[in-house]
Amino acid sequence: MNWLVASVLSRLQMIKSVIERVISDDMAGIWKILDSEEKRKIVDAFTLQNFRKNQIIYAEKDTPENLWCLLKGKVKLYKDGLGGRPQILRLLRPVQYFGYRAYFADEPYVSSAAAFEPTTLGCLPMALVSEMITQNNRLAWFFIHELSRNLGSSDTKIINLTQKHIRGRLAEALILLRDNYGYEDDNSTLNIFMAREDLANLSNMTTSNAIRTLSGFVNEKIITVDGRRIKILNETMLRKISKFG
Amino acid sequence: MNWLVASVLSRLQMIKSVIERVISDDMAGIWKILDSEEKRKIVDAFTLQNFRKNQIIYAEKDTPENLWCLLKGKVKLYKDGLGGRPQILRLLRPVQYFGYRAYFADEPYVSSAAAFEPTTLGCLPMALVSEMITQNNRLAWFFIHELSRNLGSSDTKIINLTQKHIRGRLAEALILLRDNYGYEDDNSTLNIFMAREDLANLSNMTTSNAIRTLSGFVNEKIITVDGRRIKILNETMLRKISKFG
DNA sequence: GTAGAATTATGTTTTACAACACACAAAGAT
DNA sequence: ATCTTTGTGTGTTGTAAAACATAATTCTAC
Repeated sequence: MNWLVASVLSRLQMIKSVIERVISDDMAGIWKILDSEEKRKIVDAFTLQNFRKNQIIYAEKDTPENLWCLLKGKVKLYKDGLGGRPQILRLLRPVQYFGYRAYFADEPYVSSAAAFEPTTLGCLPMALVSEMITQNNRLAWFFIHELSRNLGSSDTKIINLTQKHIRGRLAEALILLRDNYGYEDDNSTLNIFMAREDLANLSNMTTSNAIRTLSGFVNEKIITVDGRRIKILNETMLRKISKFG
Repeated sequence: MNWLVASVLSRLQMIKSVIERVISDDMAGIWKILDSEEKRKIVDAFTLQNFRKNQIIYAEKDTPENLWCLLKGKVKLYKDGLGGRPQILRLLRPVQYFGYRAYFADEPYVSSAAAFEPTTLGCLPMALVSEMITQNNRLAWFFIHELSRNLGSSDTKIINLTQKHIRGRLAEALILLRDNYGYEDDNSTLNIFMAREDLANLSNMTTSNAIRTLSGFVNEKIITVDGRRIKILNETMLRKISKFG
């Protein structure tokens, strides 16, 4: 058996196991109400796709066609502003679904999605998802719930980004990373490594100011920094800064 | 028949006609799939409430319990920021529904709602709405659609408010008012009269700057202003300013 | 009708942040 | 190894918009 066959077989094995995990074990809990006929339909249509670091998954103005399911890696949703200043709107972790909003709104994407690191995605045609929603009320509720939570975050983010000062915005971003990805085993190192530029695009500031403000936090012993590795020493203080300013 | 009886009767008549119009004629089209038994349930639970100018309908951190339906008047959804600087998030016109997001997200309100002018609202317990959603797929789709559109607007607003300069933000606000409420019969006067302060809270700027920038537009013959009456002379230019700046 | 408050208007000062410029280190390519 | 590119760190300058101050005008209440 040559290496190609082996690789294909191992890949098929991987696909099979992943799909089984996603559809059957169903970590987000949205498929469990489907009967086995429906489940077969989904497993048939479900495809796996890998993305390289920084590869674009979809772009603003594209027509939405698929529901994406983040299985491994990290994904950012962002929107390009004037003069090419992108704003990161949302960061995703496994297992989260995305790409469906624009389809439901019946409009082109208003934001773009890109892989943050090597990433594996599941992909399901929205037409099929629509069909399933119409058949299964629990699925409808899943999306109502998700959309509602995202809308709340988005409204809150508006205040954070427009009214807080630089330190408050950066603190807010660090807290978001902490809440979204958590700590490593040492219970203090953020489980995501971002460029200063991404940190800036998350907090609505220039890269220089992200660097400067981060250094400020280091001087105040609120965090330590080792390259892109950020350790949070004083989470309470960080939340205080985020809250008041 | 004395005036009190007459007033009560006329009010009952008004209530009956409004409810009939809302539930049966169903301007937003969300109740039409209900059978008559279901419709009766809704008409029974549906109550009318009047609000004075500036009266608060619900406030941030309240527990959401009702679906509100704006029948007459105007309503603003806003969020108080630091130092009491409110940001207007959304403006509503008849017939639009609101107040449901937080209930669906299973969290307290993150924004407040207040009447902009004397306003009549319909009110329906969310528990009942939930029940109806579970029974009627079209109703589920209605909310999925609404939430999706609102989330898109909210994400877009983030860029507008954070990246555009003052003139661009104010122009954007005027365009929003135009698209939301339209013109009067003269085809140029905005069909909403806002205080400069509200205009400022819509565009993320201080009241002084709203006044100043508005004067600027007047000097440039883009608009005319007569108290709170705003006439748009050059909508094309306004859209251009909104887009690039 | 007058007092008082709220809203609108405009000028002046202050400041937070972007823009720019440059130095240096790390990572990839040749 | 050397060159190039990409990311990081820091000082300097410029400016958009907030903050503050103070009239003038328009609403509201009694």
